[in-house]
Amino acid sequence: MPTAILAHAESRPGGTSTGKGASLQQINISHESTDSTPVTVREHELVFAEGDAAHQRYDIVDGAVMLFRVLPDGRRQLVELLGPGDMFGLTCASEYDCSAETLVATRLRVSHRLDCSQVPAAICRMCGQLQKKVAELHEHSVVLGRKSAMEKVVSFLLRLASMDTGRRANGHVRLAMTRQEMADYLGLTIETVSRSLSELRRRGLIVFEKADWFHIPDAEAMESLSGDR
Amino acid sequence: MPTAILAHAESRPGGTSTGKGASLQQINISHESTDSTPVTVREHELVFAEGDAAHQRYDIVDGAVMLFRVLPDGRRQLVELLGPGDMFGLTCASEYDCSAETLVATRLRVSHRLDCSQVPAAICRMCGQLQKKVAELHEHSVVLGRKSAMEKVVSFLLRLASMDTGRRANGHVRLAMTRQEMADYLGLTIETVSRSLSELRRRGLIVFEKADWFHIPDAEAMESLSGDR
DNA sequence: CGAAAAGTTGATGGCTTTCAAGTCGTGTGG
DNA sequence: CCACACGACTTGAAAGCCATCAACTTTTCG
Repeated sequence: MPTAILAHAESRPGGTSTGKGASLQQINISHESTDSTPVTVREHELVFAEGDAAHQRYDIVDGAVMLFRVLPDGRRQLVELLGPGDMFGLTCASEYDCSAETLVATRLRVSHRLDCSQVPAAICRMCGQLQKKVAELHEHSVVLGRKSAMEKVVSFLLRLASMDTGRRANGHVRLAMTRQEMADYLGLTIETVSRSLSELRRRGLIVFEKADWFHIPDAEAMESLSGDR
Repeated sequence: MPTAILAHAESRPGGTSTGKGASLQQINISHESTDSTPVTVREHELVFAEGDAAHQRYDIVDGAVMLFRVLPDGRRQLVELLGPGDMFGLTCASEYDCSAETLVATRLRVSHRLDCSQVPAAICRMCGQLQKKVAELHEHSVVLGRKSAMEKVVSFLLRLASMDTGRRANGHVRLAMTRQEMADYLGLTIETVSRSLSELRRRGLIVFEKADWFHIPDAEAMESLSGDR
């Protein structure tokens, strides 16, 4: 596993993102760690990168931070804007799902992840649910903000398919939504959704049986249309 | 305070939303309440509406639920799609920030909101942060999915202004982001952001001093351009 | 002062929406 | 059983909004 910075530098070469002076900051912060004296981070420095091991949580004392994700072709979507009193890096996953960069000089309090072992299970479960929601909403922000109509529809169908995977052994997926609902989820019109589905059907990338059941013969091909590869 | 159903029926007359057979379900659920026997809700029924008092949390046993928000002119944005094992209605606010409707027949376990009084403060604070994030991401989904470029920019400036309110007595707000960052937040290009700002400046709706400080002379007028009125 | 970055403005094109007919599918009633 | 009606979906044509491409201006900073 490369360090945060290297991982970032390698994986997003063409990114619209930060670019410039790299981001040595993170390592420093990592080892300074868990007391309550704030760390100061200069303007436009990376705090952590998407994919980094999620060892810390951060508390903004003052300043401002943006969280963002970048698609492989460089399209970037900011998913959160944070200020004093806000926390970030709260994830139940082992890696951060997005990158964090300061907008202005910022003081951060760094702490270890909480472990839920002595917390009532109900609370713990709720936190997990909330963290999952946040991650999914980040993902959805990228879809809404930065993907084309076809990419949106493809991403949606792949998500449905992966949700159903495990439940249904064969790859047949129930599309239990009207076109209007799909459109309202993806920020499109009903006609655009319909046209996208028709084209996918024409190209053999999805196959419908019984109107609201479909399957994906070639997941590779679909993924190449999702904007995520 | 009207009941959930009435509130919904009144407040969103032109909505693209559910429309049809109304949503008596909610009241029933409300009073059946907090045991562990699941309640069954038929397809396309409203569980609760945006603005309803947030007394319950819901656990999906099986089925599927969508959470959505509707702008005053009827534009709708689905903000979450949920399935078995997912929870919803988790908010720290007193009212739900979006409506919940079943996609298919669904069994729900209903429970009261947890109170945080006997939970460690650190955990409680984290839950609060996560709930706030979820609410903000819902709001941002509406912006990304359903608003025009001008509405996006106006909504963003109003949000900045309201964040800074309290900190700065005069209405002067720091715009500590580049055009590229604003564009990447709003799902636009740098040129479109620039054009929108120029038009707002031309129309006297925002006034810049010192390049990254501005103020809003007429908040009413701005709000009427945000899509939220 | 000069160069580079950030921002603005104009012209053009394309993707998605809008408007308008269609077709399909399902449930009802003759 | 079939005709009909209604809603959901599909398809086409045209318009509009925003992205793209291309200068140009302003600001920043060495």
